Amino acid sequence: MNLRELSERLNLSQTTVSRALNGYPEVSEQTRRRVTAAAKQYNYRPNVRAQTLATGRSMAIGHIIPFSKQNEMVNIVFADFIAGAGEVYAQHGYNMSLSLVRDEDEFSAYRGVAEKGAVDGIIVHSPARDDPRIDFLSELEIPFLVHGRASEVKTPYSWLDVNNTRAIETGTRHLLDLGHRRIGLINGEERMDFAQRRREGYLAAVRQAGVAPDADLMRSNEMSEPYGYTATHEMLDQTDPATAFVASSIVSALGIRRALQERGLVMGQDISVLCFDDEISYLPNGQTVPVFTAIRSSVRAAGRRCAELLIDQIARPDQELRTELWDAELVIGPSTGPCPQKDA
Amino acid sequence: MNLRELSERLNLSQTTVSRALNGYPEVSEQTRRRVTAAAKQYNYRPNVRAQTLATGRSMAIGHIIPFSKQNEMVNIVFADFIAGAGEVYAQHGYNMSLSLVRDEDEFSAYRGVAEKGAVDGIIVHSPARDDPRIDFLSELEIPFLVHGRASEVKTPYSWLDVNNTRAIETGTRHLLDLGHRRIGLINGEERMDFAQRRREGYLAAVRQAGVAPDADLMRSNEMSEPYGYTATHEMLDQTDPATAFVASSIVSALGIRRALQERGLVMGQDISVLCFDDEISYLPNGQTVPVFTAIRSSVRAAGRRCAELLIDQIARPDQELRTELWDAELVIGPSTGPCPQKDA
DNA sequence: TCAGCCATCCAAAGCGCTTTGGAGTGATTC
DNA sequence: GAATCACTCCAAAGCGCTTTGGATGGCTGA
Repeated sequence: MNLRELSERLNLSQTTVSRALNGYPEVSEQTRRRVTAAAKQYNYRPNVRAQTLATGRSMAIGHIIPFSKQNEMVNIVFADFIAGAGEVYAQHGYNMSLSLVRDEDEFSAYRGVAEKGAVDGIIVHSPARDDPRIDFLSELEIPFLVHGRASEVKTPYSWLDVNNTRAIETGTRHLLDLGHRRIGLINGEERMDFAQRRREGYLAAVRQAGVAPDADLMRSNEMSEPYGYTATHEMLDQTDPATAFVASSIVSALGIRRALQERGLVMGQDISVLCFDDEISYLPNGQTVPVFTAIRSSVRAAGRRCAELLIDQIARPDQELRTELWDAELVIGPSTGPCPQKDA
Repeated sequence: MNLRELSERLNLSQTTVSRALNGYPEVSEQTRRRVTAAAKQYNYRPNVRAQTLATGRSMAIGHIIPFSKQNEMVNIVFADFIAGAGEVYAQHGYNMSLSLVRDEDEFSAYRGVAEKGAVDGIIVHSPARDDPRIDFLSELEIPFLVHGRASEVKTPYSWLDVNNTRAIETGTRHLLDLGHRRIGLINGEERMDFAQRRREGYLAAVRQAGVAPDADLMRSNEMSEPYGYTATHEMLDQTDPATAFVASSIVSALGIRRALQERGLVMGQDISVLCFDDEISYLPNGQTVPVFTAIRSSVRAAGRRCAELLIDQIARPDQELRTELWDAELVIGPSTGPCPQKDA
């Protein structure tokens, strides 16, 4: 059943039927009722493809995810972001279009998806410090919003980010205040902007406390559980071992915990652990009481907000670009405590 | 730049240009080269919306995810499935269209998405035992494939599933062989088919060993970390406590580990833990050596295969329905060991 | 030389919807 | 009684592509 058939059965024009169904005022209440009733009866659904062609809007938001063997972007954190964004899309009648593309194809994918109307807007994930995608999308003149920032990109663009520098600075200072001087940083991949910023926050806090940064105490990698595990062992095997850790993700913090357990060390007593907590739904940081001392900011909420901002940008393209900087919150849990005295 | 403009510049008809670009034989090599060169020069991209309307194919696969407060489907395991499926979609030029819909809207969402051509096929996630979506989609006559099965649905349909019953039966038997008699089951939500089957596998093994099932040793819930944690404490606080656990997910197994650690119990000595391992990329079960004894089957590989099967089904709709049953593999790790003697 | 035949190319008809620019009808106003 | 107006409705023109059913012209073979 398509519009033509429906209008024929109703002895009305396609115009009127279309208007009746789309809530235009140029149609009497009576006919509107007749039309909606018939649409329901014959189970009429407008063809989405035709609709998008006619309106010029596709009612879809694109997420383009690069994938390769080394670098996995469809991860736990991403899933929660997607869930948040998806909720908002649903409320506004949008769909989410995910395309995984090989690294080398990413640009042509943006072209393909963006330039000719498969989507109305794009969300850019995990920007690098000097991410070329941003300039590229700007030139395509499609609405887009970056989750995170790219510090070295000069073109203005819309973004939503957590104040990563301040977050990790606060967390690190908390450990310094507890007397720790050998603090291991188990960071994400530092080609990502957020990881760079976190590193800066760590360094700022450490330096401010008069501690010389030690390259042996800083790791950068994909934030998996085994990574946290291995890094912990390594940093505890050093001649001047770490007494505390700052982890960029709760996932690697789980690895830290495993390593400590293996060594018979008690978290919060022998070794302190602090992590960034994205409030992942399946891996909450405890229920009522936190398990890890953490700096937390919900990535799901970020997903929701990004979706809102982008949808607004699509609706009102003449407005200014949207930017939002969120502060993360420090939550004290039992995983951190005073630095044990060396000669005790 | 659209097709008309491009053809005008070339002094060719739209037909010829279209055919040249789409590789049809009715066009000379010379003009084809001219056309492709011009397309590149003017940066021409066909409008996807128009293309899909004209061809009737949307080159997209739909994933409809119900969401509600209680029941979270965009989870870690799902993310890995998506990643696998997405890879295959990319190879075949398909896109993935995710829609999160409120539980109560799910059917109308299927209608909306499926009936009028927004997608060429659908993947159904986490089917319940008697899942109404399957009959519903069958009537819509759109290609679809179920990841998992719905035991009580009689209509034939395509699916790919892991042999959950056998997997958990094998795992439970392994624990029984080690002398365990009080085995706690930390299962997923049993309205899901896979969880039901796993329960059956557990019960079969236990009964076969002459052990009476105990309702106090069986839990069913969303497979989060705190759930595993809480369930473990509860089952260890019973008068006749568990000596071993079977967990439906590595995520809840992490919660078990945390609870055991808190109690000063050593995994694999005092208490044995076995879990189902979906081989989630960020939460691998160890690196070279497994951490948990596990029954494992890659959900990412399942995603890839589901995508392949569905794409094939779309391409050759006259073929039989596709079904595939995978066996999971038992991997022995240090988390299981002989049941400690009661009176030792 | 001419019919027949490829090899190329084209005009035009969709695909199913939205939207522009009226047209018709009674009711209202002066 | 003519002019105006509000209210309904409609025909037809897109949106940008694919695809059907020719048209054209050069070339072959008898």
